[in-house]
Amino acid sequence: MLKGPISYSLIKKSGKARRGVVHTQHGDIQTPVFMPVGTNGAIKALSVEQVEALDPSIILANTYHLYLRLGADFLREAGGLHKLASWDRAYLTDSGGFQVFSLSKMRKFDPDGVHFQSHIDGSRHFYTPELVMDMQAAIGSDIAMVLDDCPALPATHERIEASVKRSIVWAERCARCERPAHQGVFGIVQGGLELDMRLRHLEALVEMPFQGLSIGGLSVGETPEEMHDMCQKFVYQMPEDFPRYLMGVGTPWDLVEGVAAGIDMFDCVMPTRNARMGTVFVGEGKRLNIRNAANRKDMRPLDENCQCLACRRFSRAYIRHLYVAKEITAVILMTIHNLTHYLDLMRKIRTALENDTFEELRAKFQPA
RNA sequence: GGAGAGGUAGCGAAGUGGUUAAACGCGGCAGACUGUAAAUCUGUUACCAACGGUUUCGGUGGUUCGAAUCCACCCCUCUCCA
Repeated sequence: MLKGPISYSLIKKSGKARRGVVHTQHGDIQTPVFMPVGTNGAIKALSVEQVEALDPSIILANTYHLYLRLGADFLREAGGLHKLASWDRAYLTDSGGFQVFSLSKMRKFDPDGVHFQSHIDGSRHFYTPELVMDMQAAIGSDIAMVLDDCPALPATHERIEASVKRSIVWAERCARCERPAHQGVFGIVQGGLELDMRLRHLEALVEMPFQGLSIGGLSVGETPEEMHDMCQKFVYQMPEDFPRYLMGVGTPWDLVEGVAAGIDMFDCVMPTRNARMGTVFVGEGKRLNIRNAANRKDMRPLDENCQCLACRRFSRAYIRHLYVAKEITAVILMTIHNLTHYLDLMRKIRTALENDTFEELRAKFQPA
């Protein structure tokens, strides 16, 4: 591990939970943090002004999607994604390792990388660690992710072991690649639900010059309890001086449990996707399907305690009407609400960590 | 008044003797969604004390072992001609 363009300051520990700051050239990130997902270089349904109003310190973009649609050459010509998308805060780019997993019907591993077919036009591509790092250099993200092999769970020990071995080799190659001066790289720990595999993977990664580490290969088929348990047993063993990122997670409950285990960073499509599918988050880890007939004449806001644009001005009845009528405005309002809900939750978590009230907050999220 | 077409579940629309409680679409009701192939997908939608039963395809009567489907009469709708 190596201090670099991305650094971490620990402010306070509370049990395994950590309150800290990740420093980037596009601003500081107060942690624990939730990072909204903007796969194609935009948070789905929102304009950049609307995203800025939500005030996230960092958002995601996806190397795989930008590679297929724009390519490294154009992104370099355009001056990087910050400029192209007019976003002046931090970006984290996922490497596309997860797409190799989620598009698994079209993939084939090779000692050197992975072959797969584009989900857009079926064209064939060969992903190598070097190509992925070059793409992320062209994007100019603040945090780049290594290429990893993410198996779906449940998986056999052999599959998990293969993924760990392959991911170690690929991580080494990613670490050797040149990258922009402002960019840091995070390694990714695989190992499924096998603690010894995770520790073995971690042992290899801490020898490499990364600025942070992430837990990959979770929320891919196991139960939430299994995931929380893995985090409890594993995360505290990660280096203290670097940010810890739990990839692709999760529900509000998952976030609280992740923080309790010592996670600093999260990302998930859940608030944005669920908004588009008609589900909003309310209260402590509850969901509300706006389509339900019960909302037909409900003049209350989505969440009485929320101060987002949707909750300040509109009723469930109105938003339900817009959603059922397939008005894009409903999706916009619900996306704003859900992201506000997630960002507020993280703010509450950070405050609770500062005030030593985190366990009380956490208790509200235990499943009934 | 004459000629033609048609009346099928909330709506639209298949089906022209048995495997049809009735395709399909919409609408309705509910569910799923975790490093975004997703403003998507799944289930359900006659009635009931419901793994069984009861009544359905404009109405009434008939043919048949058996009808939404064939026959007769009646009611209603639409188009064209007077």
